[in-house]
Amino acid sequence: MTPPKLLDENGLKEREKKILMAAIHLIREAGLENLTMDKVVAKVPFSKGTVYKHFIGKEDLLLAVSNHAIEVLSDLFYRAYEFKGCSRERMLLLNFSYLIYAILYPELFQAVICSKSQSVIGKASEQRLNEHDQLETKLLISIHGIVDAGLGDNSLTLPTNMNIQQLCFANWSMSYGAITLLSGEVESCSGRTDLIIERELLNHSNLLFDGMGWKPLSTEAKSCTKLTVALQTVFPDELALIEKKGRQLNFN
Amino acid sequence: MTPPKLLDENGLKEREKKILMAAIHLIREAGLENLTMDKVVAKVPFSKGTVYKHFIGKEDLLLAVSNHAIEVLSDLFYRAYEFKGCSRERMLLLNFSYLIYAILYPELFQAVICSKSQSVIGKASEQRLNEHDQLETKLLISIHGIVDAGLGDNSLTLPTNMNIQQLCFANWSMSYGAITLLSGEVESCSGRTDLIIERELLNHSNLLFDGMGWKPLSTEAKSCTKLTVALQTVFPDELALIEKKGRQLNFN
DNA sequence: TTTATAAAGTGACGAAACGTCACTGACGAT
DNA sequence: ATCGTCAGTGACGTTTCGTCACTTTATAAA
Repeated sequence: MTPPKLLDENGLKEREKKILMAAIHLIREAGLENLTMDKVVAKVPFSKGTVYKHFIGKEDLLLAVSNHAIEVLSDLFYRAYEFKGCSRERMLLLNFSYLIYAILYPELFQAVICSKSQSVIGKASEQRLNEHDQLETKLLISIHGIVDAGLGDNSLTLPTNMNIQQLCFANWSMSYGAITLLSGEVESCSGRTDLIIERELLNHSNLLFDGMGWKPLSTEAKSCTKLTVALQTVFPDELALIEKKGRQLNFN
Repeated sequence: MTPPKLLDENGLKEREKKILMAAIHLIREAGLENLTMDKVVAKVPFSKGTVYKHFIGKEDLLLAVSNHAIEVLSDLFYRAYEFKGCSRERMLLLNFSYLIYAILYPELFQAVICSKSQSVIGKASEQRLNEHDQLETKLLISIHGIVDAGLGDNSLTLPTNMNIQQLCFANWSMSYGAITLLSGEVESCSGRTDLIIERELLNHSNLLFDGMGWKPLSTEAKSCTKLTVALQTVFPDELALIEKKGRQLNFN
């Protein structure tokens, strides 16, 4: 008569992860556009009903992938944050960690972008949406920390009419725009001939930081060579993986 | 034995437009995520087969909507280009014409963003893709023209390691990032509390232009009040429409 | 050990949407 | 009048989604 408690909290998490990974593999192999629940179910030792116990629908699953992606990015951001260097250098490094992520995990990057659309948000579970918000906040912590450092040592002063949050967002949206438009995921962006993403990201970052008056200004410092060193120091494995992919970061 | 020529070239174009408009209405009413070919067919006095004669699939139709959207934006850009004012003012105005467009035609803005994904590009017709490229090039002409003007009167100098194309792209991707992340279409972007799109677009533009050294620098000029005047001059009808929507551009 | 009970798991099924294709009918040439 | 061609049609096969009636499993009570 006593209701039996059969569910293992830990096992549940593990199973959810399994489904999640299956989905990510499918996206990597065949593209987000070819992801179907039937394929996910086929790739996993559980039935459709069980999969739907974890994810209320395809969109919910996609948002879960997106959340996982943000966690991965979050780690990269934190490592950029920890770099020993001046604040402007560190922010530049953070922007490039975003690029590394977009190159290394295109399927995750794509999932995050897609999951921002109303068609996904509208069908995801409340819980997953909350998780998403929390993760995005976590993401901002590293950015915020670097800006704080800049303000602290007076290499950066808040521009008129802007607070810290706005400054952080300016950097974020700038990187987002450049990487979204130039990373391979978005095909056919005309006027994009001869534009190399790493070079433009460097340019845009420098323009923005100079506009903020973030010292040392790009006229004073060889930000390019410094960046190369910082990247090799903080993200050696990731750079190696990128080269393995036949790609190479190239500013000149 | 002689093959009869029954198709009226003009009528074809007209019919295609009709289908296109039906699709746009459906998107406006029910969102892009609820657009189906069956609904389009039902809203139009032609059969499914005929609709599929014009658009080889749902994605092709979506790209057609996107192309139409770019034409609309193209017109706004050109009007900003024509404004009598200093080059920096005009570029700021152009960025805001982009915002006006995003506010006034959210369904078109959404369609353009979505149509950039591989899932759409991959299934659209070759012809439609070419058209897309051409339209995007057309879009860039106004931007290019304003930059040229700035270079011409020495209010702007090319930053080291950047050419005109790169400069144009910097402006474009900056606006794209800010508007995409802050316009209502992308829900739930955490760290977005208290961020008002028109204020941030102004901030980002000023930071970027200052970073380029585009005179007059924002410390010298009251760009805010000047922008308000320019907007009222060039886009009075659009601003009225925005107010009709219960929205109001507000920088403070 | 057996039985009762509720949670967990299953996969067949109906609904919805996509895109195709065999057919119809209209029009011009002969 | 007849034939050939092509635009137009919509029923149909296919895919995918998400549900739900049913089976299995695990534990507590008898």
